[in-house]
Amino acid sequence: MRVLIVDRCIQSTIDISNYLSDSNIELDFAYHGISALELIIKNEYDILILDACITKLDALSLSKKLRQQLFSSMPIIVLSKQTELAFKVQCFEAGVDDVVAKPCAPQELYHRILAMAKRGPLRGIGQQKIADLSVDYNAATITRGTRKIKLHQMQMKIIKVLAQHYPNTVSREVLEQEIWSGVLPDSSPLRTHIYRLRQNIKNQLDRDIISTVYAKGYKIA
DNA sequence: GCTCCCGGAATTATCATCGG
DNA sequence: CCGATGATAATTCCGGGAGC
Repeated sequence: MRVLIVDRCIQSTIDISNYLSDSNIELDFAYHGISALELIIKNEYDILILDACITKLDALSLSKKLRQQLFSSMPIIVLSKQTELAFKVQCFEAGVDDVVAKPCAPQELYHRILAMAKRGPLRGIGQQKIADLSVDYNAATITRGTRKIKLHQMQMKIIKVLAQHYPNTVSREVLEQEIWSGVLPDSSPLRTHIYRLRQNIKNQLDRDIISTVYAKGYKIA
């Protein structure tokens, strides 16, 4: 198991490293948010541990970036001296899985890492799990069970926007804005692309994953 | 020249609303 | 409640452009 610890306090990282030296956990360290992000993109980690006070890219921004832009499902634990509810809520809204009060005993951290690791297999960057579907943005594929569908560029854009808003409904206007980046085509080819996407998915998965919410938009069912 | 992908447009189907 | 009507969505076909 590979864990990335991001903390600007070198002594903290030394303490954790010493405690975990006998475990089968491979540790990497970063001392600010930007270098953490670079490591995450370059390597694959099973768990990310973030100190709330990291610099350059703060813990909440880094978490949001991982969830919303890189579609990473990697478990994130935040260590923080702030333990009030409002801060915790902010963390969870940013995509953090667990908030641990500092100072935190290395033993407690070790067991939290083990607990997180039990949740499931590693999921890399560019992949998102939605219901029983797995969306791979790098390979432009959707996988359900053993069935994998290759999507066209436009179909992938539609899925991406719907996935970003899952489980909410996305209006046609938002879809068009995000797909064509504000430069909308003269007519509305969105209908055509939605239809083709549905046909593509139906043919491969034997079911439709896009549902229409009349006069509201579309969502992933 | 052929194929694939995309946008445009027409037609058909479905849904929501309103009045009797 | 039910039918008429308008709004919205689904389906289908066609043509253009890019890539091979």
